[in-house]
Amino acid sequence: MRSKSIPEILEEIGTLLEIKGENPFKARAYHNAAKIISGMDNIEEMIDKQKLKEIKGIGETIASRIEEYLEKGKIEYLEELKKEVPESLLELIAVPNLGPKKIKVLYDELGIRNIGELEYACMENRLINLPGFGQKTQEKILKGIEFLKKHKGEFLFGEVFPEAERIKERFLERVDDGFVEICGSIRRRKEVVKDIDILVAGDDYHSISSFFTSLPEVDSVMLQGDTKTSCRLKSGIEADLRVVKKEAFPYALMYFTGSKEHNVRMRGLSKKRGWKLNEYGLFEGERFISCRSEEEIYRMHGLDYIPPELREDTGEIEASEKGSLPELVKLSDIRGTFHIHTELSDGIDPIERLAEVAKKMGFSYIGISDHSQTAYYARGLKKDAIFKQWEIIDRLNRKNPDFHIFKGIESDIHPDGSLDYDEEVLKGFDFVIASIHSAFNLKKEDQERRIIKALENKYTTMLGHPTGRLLLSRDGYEVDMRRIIDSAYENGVIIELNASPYRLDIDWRYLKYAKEKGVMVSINPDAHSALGIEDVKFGINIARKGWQEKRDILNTKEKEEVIEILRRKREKPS
DNA sequence: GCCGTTTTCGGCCCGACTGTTTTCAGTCG
Repeated sequence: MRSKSIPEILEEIGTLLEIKGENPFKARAYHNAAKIISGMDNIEEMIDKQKLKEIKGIGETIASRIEEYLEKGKIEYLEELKKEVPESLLELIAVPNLGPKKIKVLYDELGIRNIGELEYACMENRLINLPGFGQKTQEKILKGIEFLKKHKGEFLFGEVFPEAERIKERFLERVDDGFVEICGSIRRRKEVVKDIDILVAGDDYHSISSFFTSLPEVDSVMLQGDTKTSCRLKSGIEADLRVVKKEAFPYALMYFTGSKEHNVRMRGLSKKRGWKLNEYGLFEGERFISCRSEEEIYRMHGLDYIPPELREDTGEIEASEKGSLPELVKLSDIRGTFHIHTELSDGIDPIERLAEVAKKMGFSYIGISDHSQTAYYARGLKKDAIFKQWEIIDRLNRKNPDFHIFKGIESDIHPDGSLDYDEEVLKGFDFVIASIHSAFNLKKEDQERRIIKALENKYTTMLGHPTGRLLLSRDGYEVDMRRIIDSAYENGVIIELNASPYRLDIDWRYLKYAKEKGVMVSINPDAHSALGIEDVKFGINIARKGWQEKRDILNTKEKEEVIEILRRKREKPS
């Protein structure tokens, strides 16, 4: 039985090779293969060695390693490697400022094998006399360990974004509009980010840099060079400022937005044309090729403009070359939303208020879905409460014909895959969101069977938070999400993109597959208050990362069409 | 270890910053 995924195992080999001091390109080949495979959704189908080898970046050797792993659950080469380089050293890579070379020295000279031993050695001052080390390095490493322990280096997008925007606003007080931008993973709208990258164009680097370090959000200055300044903010996240000349801004914007993989591809395209692309410009020999925007840079390379959300090297460059990039869904496309809890279960606002706020946001419908009876921790609704809620909704709908409230429920999926009410109740809803809130740790096959059975239930309209993950705190269920998506397609079930910044679930990495399959997606805030409805905007980010277009999303459709779609689903003979 | 419109060997993205050095290695993005 395999315990780790193929990309994980390849990463492991790559990092161990780095620490061992092997040919760095060999190590990179493993890292690269890991990256390629983790971006593929059909690797299980490719296990035939011939097919594996057809994947660019996977050759004879790595293909046979993967085969061996799938067959025997282990790889002899990795086992041998672990004899030379202890597996536990892998965790040291996570310490900031500590890379493979220093890890090797620490292991060879001091026998340090894990973070605990490293911390202890720092406190005993044992690092300062090692070659290439010193007082400052030791302090940095110790600080890095502390930080790692506190944050594990990752932050929710939803927590970081407002602060990043605030800092951008502050810069706009003294820099021209269009010459300050938040870059990096925030601009790419990743669900979890590691730092805030700020790019500013201007001539007076030193005054811009000291403006940055004196911002009230800044806690301490970590490094200050001639073009780059790094600070730790009071919120705990690191913020990096880069200052470039105005003519370099578009190139720097592209460069610092990343992703790294996307940049590598772009540079490759440049190189093919005999150019060089970096953060300072596009060059033919010494000659600077002037572009005034990212659009122009892409155009110079024969590409359509690639929105930042797509820059993950998951096919966007190829699509751009062919002119087949998706027209990504926008917040303004949204007409309404589902999955909203009321005061009857664990929400805080009454239906009237939720409807009022949604209407103010420009929506023309909402779907109410409180927890079902089994969810006692969330005051799940008993039959009588449901009937009472329906009366309220009917009354509001009669009173306000312009705005429609759909009657729904977020039904627990029992461990056996059944839903929470009998048919009599289920058929009275306009929509049913089926979600897992218990028994997270079933065996993979059982969990899959459970979810698929729920999808086969003719009353199930949507699958709620499909992976079940909580960002930075809980992994998703052990399931093959492709099989779940397949089943959703077969049963005409809509997949929820839960827009809560703590979930952002389904993961955008599966959305492209859902799109290919033709599974409709609904961007739902899982709101527990009127304010929570605004979380839809986080879902839009993720939908865009998952290549979703307006037509792929249920709640971009007008009220009448949604009524029709839900009616058809309910009346579909099973 | 992988790849090939420079194609079976030789290169693999590249620049900034820091700390430990006395000209550069390691790390990061």
